[in-house]
Amino acid sequence: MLAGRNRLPRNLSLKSRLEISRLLRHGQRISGNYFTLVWQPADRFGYAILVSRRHGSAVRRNRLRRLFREAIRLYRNQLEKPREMALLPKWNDEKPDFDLIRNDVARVFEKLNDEL
RNA sequence: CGAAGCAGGAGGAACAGUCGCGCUUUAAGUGCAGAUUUAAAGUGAGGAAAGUCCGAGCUCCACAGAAUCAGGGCGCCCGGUAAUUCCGGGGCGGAGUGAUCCGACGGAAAGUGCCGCAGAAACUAUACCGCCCGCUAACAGCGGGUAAGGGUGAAAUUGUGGUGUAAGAGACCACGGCCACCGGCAGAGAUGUUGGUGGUGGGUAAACCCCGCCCGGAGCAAGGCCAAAUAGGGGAAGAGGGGUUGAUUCGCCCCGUUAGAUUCCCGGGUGGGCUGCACAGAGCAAUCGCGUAACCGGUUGCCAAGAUAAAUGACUGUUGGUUUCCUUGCGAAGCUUACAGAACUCGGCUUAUCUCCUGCUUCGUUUU
RNA sequence: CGGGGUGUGGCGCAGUCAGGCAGCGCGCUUGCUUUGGGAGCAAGAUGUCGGAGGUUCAAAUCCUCUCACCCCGA
Repeated sequence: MLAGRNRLPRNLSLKSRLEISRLLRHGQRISGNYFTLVWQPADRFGYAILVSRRHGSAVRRNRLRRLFREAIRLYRNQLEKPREMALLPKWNDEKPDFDLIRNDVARVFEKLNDEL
């Protein structure tokens, strides 16, 4: 891995309520084992991870968000075209495991490349 | 050796490396600029960051404006502290064989209320069984006396002994208990102890209340500045309205009276940035001194997260820790853990919780 | 982050201030009535009062801690 290849700065995350609600309304969906991906074509890569109080305590929510963000960081370069995407982790009581999440994200990204 | 009590302490795996994120500083690039990109260095969650239960700082409400009422809090003593309902020490009461622990710990003799059921009777009156006396037609009934015993109840009229009597009773006596007042001694005080006089009236104040002391309200989404947007939008009411404390009064302040304050209804816009705010402080660490201690004082060193759809993450190796398995050994496999994530900042309290360590004390058993 | 509120049968609520057998409406079950259903009538079942401690003789009620849910804010 060359330095600088797998960066994921903060300003790539989607922050506006307007952007996110538009993405959720019009985007297409792909399901993984641990999350649902909503995506649409865009000029520039952008991501959002949506966790709510349904996902557990503050520690658990932080942990989920960080693990998903790390997975996106590692596999972002496999995408062939820029996409805007939102990840909706599924609710369960299990302890989040990074390997499972990482593999899941990799598989879903491959599916995303097959579309169009 | 076993059981138990108390007082603390350590860690939140360590080291090395790779990738990544936030912030600060510096340098370089781009740009008129706001900014933005890259690199380097520094730095980056807790003992509870939590609950938001207390106490403060800070900000606004005119400078906590004044009075009365309402409301709230606290309640043995002394000390500590910026302050507290917190902390330390002591007193008293209770639990425990004990070390030790627990206590919203002023007043029920100022007044009011309540005390269901049961019971004769629940606080000022009374008697179911019983006991005693009298009368009668006598294993019973009626009248009277009594409250020692039984019974009811969470609670029953101050305890023990005696005198007394038909039987009994603070009816009386002695010694106690408790309360009030006046002293003596010890103590800084709570209090302890002791003497006198008078009294003897159940419980409940986390029921109202009384006594003493204290408390102005709201909160960093406080508050200040800038930018952007609509629009000096439409309709109705309208001469007073609003703020200042929960209420009233006084005082004060602000806006307004046809160029329309304010209220209601309808419709619409922005929901961005900077500051507050990342802190030289009731600061942290080490050490010395005073004090039983909380704490206080001196010296030296340090400057220690600052996000905002919200940074603090992932992986590899070694070591350590730990669990399981068996072929018991420099074995293998797994795990790296509980509770839990800063959001203006402190001091406490409370609640949740993993692993390990140290010291002191008590009780029991055995041996000497 | 800050402020405030609510938890009581299956559902919606009263009772909490002022402590003393835990109630009301709808629903549910059974029976009667009807050719059958509905309506009606009669009878009945249903509660850790969100949880844990404390005060009290006695707690849904008073006090403390705790859990869940809801509302408000520039």
